[in-house]
Amino acid sequence: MKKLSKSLEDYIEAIYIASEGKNFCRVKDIQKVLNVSKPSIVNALSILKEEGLIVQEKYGYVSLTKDGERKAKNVYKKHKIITEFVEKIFEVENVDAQKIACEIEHIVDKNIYERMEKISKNFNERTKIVLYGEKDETDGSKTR
Amino acid sequence: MKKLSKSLEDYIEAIYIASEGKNFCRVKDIQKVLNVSKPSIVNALSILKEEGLIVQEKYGYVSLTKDGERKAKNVYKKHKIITEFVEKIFEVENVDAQKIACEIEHIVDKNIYERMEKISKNFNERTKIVLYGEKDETDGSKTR
DNA sequence: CCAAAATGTTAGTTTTGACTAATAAAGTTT
DNA sequence: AAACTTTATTAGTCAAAACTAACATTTTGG
Repeated sequence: MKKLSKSLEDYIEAIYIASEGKNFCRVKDIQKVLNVSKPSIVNALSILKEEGLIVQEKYGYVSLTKDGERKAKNVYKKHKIITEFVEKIFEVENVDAQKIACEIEHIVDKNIYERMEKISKNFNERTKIVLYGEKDETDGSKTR
Repeated sequence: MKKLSKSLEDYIEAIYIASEGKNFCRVKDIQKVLNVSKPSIVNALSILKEEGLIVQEKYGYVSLTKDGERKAKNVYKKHKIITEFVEKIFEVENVDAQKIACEIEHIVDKNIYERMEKISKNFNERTKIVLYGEKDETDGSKTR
């Protein structure tokens, strides 16, 4: 139940993504998702094994344990929520929002990303107008 | 003109804060702002000296050069903008917003924090209502 | 003015997370 | 099944950023 480091969170998230559809993946699949060398991955895997978050036989497939999957889903969910929030609120490309989400996902707590989720859900054209203070016919008030 | 690491950005920002009012500060003042050991600070200072961002004589005062002050102000400005944004948008205490800002300030680019600034400027009660999708009398539309 | 307190520096470690080069195992092809 | 290709691992390095303990300098108070 120990808290993972940022980098290990990235790895477990990558394993989850690389396993999409199946319930296992290979080191090289992880490599495609993250952009790091294989030895770096092997090293991270050894820690995740110790923590009981993945299983892997030597030269074999990597798969998440129950615990590992729970953590991975958690991180991944945050990632998606943050990406959507950043995309909508700041009007940036998905690729850029992804990059920002990758970093922020290790920082914000539950309260914050649940609020991001709510905001994203309610987001529409008018939100944008209100946010950036452009003229809004439905309202008489001014920001002064 | 080299890009500083996150940690060095924190140090230079701390120097700026610790020098408030004066144009110099001491190692122990920096220590009050950041929460790190003196040797860590000394080490960071040695790098900032190499980069020409501060000057300090042995056992003497630390002060920012023109370049250093420019960078420091930049980081500090980002910090303030992000803090305000987080406080308002997510309705969190200033202390918590500060913590988040400390981390995000090293991540987001100019485009993003300028947008944060705009949003903060325009922020009012109605923004909050629109953001979180509560009932808004002035509007007939629904988020579906 | 000199001893104690406050402040700053040096030296040496530690941890984390990355890398390259070399090696080993597994899989594929003919 | 031997040779070749792909994939994974090991071993050894490196850099950033922190720490503690020991030492050096400056400041201050009796």
